[in-house]
Amino acid sequence: MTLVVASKDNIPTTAERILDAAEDLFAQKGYSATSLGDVADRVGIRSPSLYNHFRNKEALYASVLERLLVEFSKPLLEMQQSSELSQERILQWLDTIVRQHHANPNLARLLQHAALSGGPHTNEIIERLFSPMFQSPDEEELEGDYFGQLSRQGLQPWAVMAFNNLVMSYVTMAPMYRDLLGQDPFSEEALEQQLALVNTLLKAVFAYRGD
Amino acid sequence: MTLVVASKDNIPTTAERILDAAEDLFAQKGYSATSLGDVADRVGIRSPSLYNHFRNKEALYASVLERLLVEFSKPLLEMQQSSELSQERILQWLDTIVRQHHANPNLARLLQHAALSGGPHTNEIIERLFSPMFQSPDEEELEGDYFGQLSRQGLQPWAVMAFNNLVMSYVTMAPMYRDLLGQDPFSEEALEQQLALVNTLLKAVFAYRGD
DNA sequence: AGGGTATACTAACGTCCATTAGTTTATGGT
DNA sequence: ACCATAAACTAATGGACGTTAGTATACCCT
Repeated sequence: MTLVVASKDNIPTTAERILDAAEDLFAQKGYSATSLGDVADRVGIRSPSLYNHFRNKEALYASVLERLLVEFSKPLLEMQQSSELSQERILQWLDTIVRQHHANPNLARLLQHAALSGGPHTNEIIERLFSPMFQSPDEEELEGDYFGQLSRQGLQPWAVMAFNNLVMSYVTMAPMYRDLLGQDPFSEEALEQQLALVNTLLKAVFAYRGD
Repeated sequence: MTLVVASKDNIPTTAERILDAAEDLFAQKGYSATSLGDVADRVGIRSPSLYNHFRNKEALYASVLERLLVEFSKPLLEMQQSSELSQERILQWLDTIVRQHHANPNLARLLQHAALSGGPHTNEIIERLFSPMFQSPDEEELEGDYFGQLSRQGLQPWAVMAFNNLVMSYVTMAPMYRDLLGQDPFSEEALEQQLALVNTLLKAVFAYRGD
């Protein structure tokens, strides 16, 4: 796996510009529908020049993935080690991932492509993104009553998945939102409404008792 | 658009077998990553023979889409005309689409591909699947208090989208469920749990008042 | 100044793909 | 029996794609 170090001045290296272009294209069209010619065109070079920076198409894809996984894992890991699990923490976690995916929709899109079509790195993405969520920081049990009625039904992991999917499908389904709500899904107002929605939803689940 | 009539005896025509194969492949890999050779292989014929049944690749795709949209619109339209809008009706609607997408995950997968990558028929899918949900049957207003606190925040359409995404992302993210929950997402038990989850979630939203 | 490294380029390859043309084969109606 | 139609096949074409080889140019270190 090629490791691309971030250039500390604000002028990006060619490798970074390739990663940027490839990330957008892989996220939009998926692995096989993205051609190296497309990537090269965006960067402004010829496709064989890509091989000066990445061994081949698959290595480029792996690098794109690696950069995204690092970017997305960082704040969640920090949050996980900072304090005890609680309903406030879960609300905060939800707020964080909504903002993260809003700021960069590409990881959600890439993961969605991988989940739909398979591909060699699918399991790795799933493991690195989601298994941290299914174990508490210091080996404690996570079978508390955090999700109210849902926990009592044994649906706590299902609820975690559901809220994740809610957040990710917002960005993977963005064109639908644009069409049906008549609003840019990546505007600031839309972010606020999405935050209000998931927040209210989660609080409703916390508050709900009995059938 | 080629119209393929269902053969009433239980032996499917070649055109139907092509549609079946193409539906699976388009749903899994998306439009451009699916090759006519793949489709033909599944049917057990050579790819040029496909042209005896469909004008070209795009027409085949359009036919696949048409069949799915008809199949999925039918029960929802019936339900929409049968009775007044109410919270029970919404619960029933949710139950229906969960079962529908569980029985045939391909529409959700195709729509997800379309939403991610664009493509000529994306808007049509969105319109035909979702705009019926944003208007009541007989020109009534849909601004009632069906979603409790969420309606009061002006998030009613957002809530409709959210529950839809919840259902569809369950099937588009099925491999994730398999990995993290260690369970076949298309088994009967999984269906029951998914039904229980969305049901509880919706009831929680109905019941939730105030912040 | 000179030589090495990094990085761009053009040319070319083999493969796969959608599509067309032309041919064969079986079936069903007159 | 005959012929038309449907539906399969093989062969071929033109384009796109990933990848390799070989070459040119600019920068850095001594």
